[in-house]
Parts: sequence; C-alpha cells; structure tokens
Amino acid sequence: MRQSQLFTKTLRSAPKDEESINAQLLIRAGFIHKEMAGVYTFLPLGFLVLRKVENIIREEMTGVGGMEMLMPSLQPKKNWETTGRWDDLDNLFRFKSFYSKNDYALGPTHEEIVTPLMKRYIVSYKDLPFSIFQIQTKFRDEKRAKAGLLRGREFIMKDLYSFHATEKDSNEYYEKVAQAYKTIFKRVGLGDITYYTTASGGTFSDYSHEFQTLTESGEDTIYTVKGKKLAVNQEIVKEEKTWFGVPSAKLKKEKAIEVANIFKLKTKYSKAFGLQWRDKKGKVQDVIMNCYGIGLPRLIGAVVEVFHDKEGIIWPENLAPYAVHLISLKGTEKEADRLYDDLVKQGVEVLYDDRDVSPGEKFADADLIGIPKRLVISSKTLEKDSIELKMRNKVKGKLVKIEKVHESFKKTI
RNA sequence: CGGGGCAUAGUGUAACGGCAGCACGAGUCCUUUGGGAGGAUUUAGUUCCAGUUCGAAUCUGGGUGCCCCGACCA
Repeated sequence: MRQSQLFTKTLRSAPKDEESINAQLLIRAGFIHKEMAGVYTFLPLGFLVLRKVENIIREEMTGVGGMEMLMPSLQPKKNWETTGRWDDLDNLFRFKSFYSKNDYALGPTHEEIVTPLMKRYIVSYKDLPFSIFQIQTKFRDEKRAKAGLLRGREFIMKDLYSFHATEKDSNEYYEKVAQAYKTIFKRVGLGDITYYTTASGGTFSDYSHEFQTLTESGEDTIYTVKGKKLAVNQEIVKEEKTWFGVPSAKLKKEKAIEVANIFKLKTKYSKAFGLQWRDKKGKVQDVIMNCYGIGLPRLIGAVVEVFHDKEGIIWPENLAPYAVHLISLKGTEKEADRLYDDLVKQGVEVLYDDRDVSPGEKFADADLIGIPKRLVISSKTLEKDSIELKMRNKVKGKLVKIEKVHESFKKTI
C-alpha cells in the first residue's frame, strides 16, 4: 500500500472527548473512527488488524473442530420470550418495526437462535457432539459504553457453541477450547499477561471462566497467585479463605481487562427450547451446551493498551496491519519504488510512505501507526548500498545491504 | 440507571453581554527534506430549541450529544 493513496490521515492530537489510550492512539493513527458512543468504524488500517485477529481466532476455532457459520443479528421477540430474556436481559436492544409493528431484538449473543436451530439437526446420540462458531456483529444496549474499543454497543464477536450428550464430554471439550483460547492470546502477543480465572458469575462453581489480561486500564480486579499462572476474581476472594493453597490475603491484587468469557450452559437453553437427543435405548435426554466468546474489538483495544509508548502503538507482529513500513526520504524515489515493487512481489505486507512530506513527519507517523519493522531508504543509506532497519520496539536501527533485501526480505530481515 | 463534567472550523484552543480569533490540517504557488520545515495565499466554526436583551458563543430554561466515577456487564 502506498501511503500517498491511503485516504486516512494521522492526527497530531487526540479528540478531547477520548480519554482511553486505545481510542486516542487508534483514532490518531487512523485505524478507527467513532460514529457515536461505543460504535466505531474500522478504517482500512484498523480493518487489516481486525482481519488478522479474526483469522487467528478462526484458525484456532477450526482447530478444535468448530464449524463456521453465520446467524442473523435481527432476531424475533418470540425466541427471547421463550428464555425469559426479553424482559430480564437489561442490555438487550429491543425495537418495533415501523411498518409491521412486530417486535425484534438485535442479537447480543445467539443462544436464542442456535438452540432452536439445532432442533432440526440433533436427534440421536449419533449427532453429538459437535460445535459451531461465527464471527459476527453483536449489539448490546450498554448503559455506559466506555474506554474506546473496550466496551462498545456494537462489536464483532466470535461465539462458539458446543453440543454434547454427556457432562464428561462437555467438560473435556470445554478444557480443549480453553486451551485453544490460551493459544489465541499467545498468538496475539498477550500470552504472558493473560490469566485464566474462575469467574464470579452465577454460583461459585466451574460454570464459567474468564481470560483476564493484566493492564492498568482494566476495569476488573483480579488476584493472582504468585509463581502460578492462576488468578481469581475479586468476588471469589471474598468468599474463599484459600486459593490453590494460598491464603486469600497473600494474593496479589491487579487490574485486568476481561478479554474472553466461556460458560458451561448445561441444559439451561436446551430445556427452554426442548433441544433433546435419544440414546441407544431410545431414551430422550437434554443436550448439554457450552458457549465461548471473544470480543474482537476489545481484544484489539487491550493489545493497544498493553503495547504502546509515548509515540504511538507498538503492534505485535501477528496483528500489525503491515509487516514493514518502508520510508523513502528525498531523492530516493526510484530506489524506493523498485524496492517496494520487489517486496510486494515477495509477498511482504508493506506500507510504503511515498508522500512528499518532511522526514520528521514520516518518522512520527511511523511511530504512531506502530508497524513492527521500519525500513528507511535515504541518500545516506544508499551511499553504503544499504537501507536502515529499525524495530518499532527498539531505539536504534541498523544498516542492511539493499541487494540482500531485494533478493529475499524474509532471509535478510 | 445515580453522580460529576464538557460542548466554538476536520483536530486542538481563544474571545468582558458588543467585528468569532489563533495553531495544526486541507487547497494553490515558491523554497525546503534524517525526527512533526519556511514564506505567500485560500478554505472552513459558535450542538439544537426557546427565553432575557438594543445586542447572546457568552446570561436563563429545556432538549440532544460526548467524557469520567459508580452501579450493571449472558
């Protein structure tokens, strides 16, 4: 991508109505645009990041056997009445059609769609187990949208639903997906600071777990167990005296963002909709369900909250919109064009700053946008038949022979 | 939903109740090019509705929007 063609511009200062770091940096750098509180447009740069996250999640969900599909956001009132959530779920978007006067919900989650749907397909023990997932826009009428991408009213979520005959199978699969989630957080660069916690929701049990990423801007408080990759939610600390043999008083208090949440739904929804299966003797039993969610924008927001400095974003390699930011300084247009074409041919994702602006502006924008590798080509570097490579997370760069980069970027850098 | 705050050009910020100004951005021209360059010139704004007043960005009332704290968060 030639930066001169990119229609978004960077902003020197953040809009004054954004205080969260993720929103400030993502808006300034031109990744997102706020349409209203809790609702953002993903601009070209942001969309590339979104696609990266999406593909990582897709790979891992497919890896645990999830079959991808797509369910509707627009949903009938009836299904929500069946589970009682039309009245009980306070952040459910509900509205009436102007013409037909029918009531609709905008899906905040999809148990009300997927459970009755599966009645068509689940009949006998032979049909179980399996899981499906989608990556789709959710709507939640949050009383208070906040912190940029961390809590929106419209956001893209990956939701996986699994269907089982037995509790044992359900529990085993639950663990399998939890492992896949750990891999996802590792791949997006948050592995070291993301904790698998027992959630506070509902009964104190193993019904539900959260993945909490440590960061100062987090809205949750968790207690971590020293030396172990374990953490507990605040509410549970109050209820329990010890946790994995550690006295509650000795747990370390930390702030975190809830980046994912998984639930054992048991038979709650299958009972509501009559989703059942027949065993070998023909006996009818309720299907056991689990669900597993990750909010994509929130995950991106969390990554920015964790990886940034004064100058801007520092993308983990797997999420960066481009692998390389190629910057050409005055008088090197020909060489830079040639290198850009070669890199594109080699399949390298490159943002090429070919704009006619001052070097300082190019460097400042590169730092703000936060692509991991920066290549600068200038008359200085060309004197040494070289190009300067600087990593976004390092202070100093180094010279690399330009011919080698022409031959193979991957082998050289 | 309770509490607090804010609303002026694309962005950031000024203006006693009396001509809406500055910077950045954007456009044009010239010069400049290793850490947000300089000159000339152009462009664009008072959240909405009422009220008070000779006169309102400014005062009053209401609406709307946004931010923050709390509550909530399948």
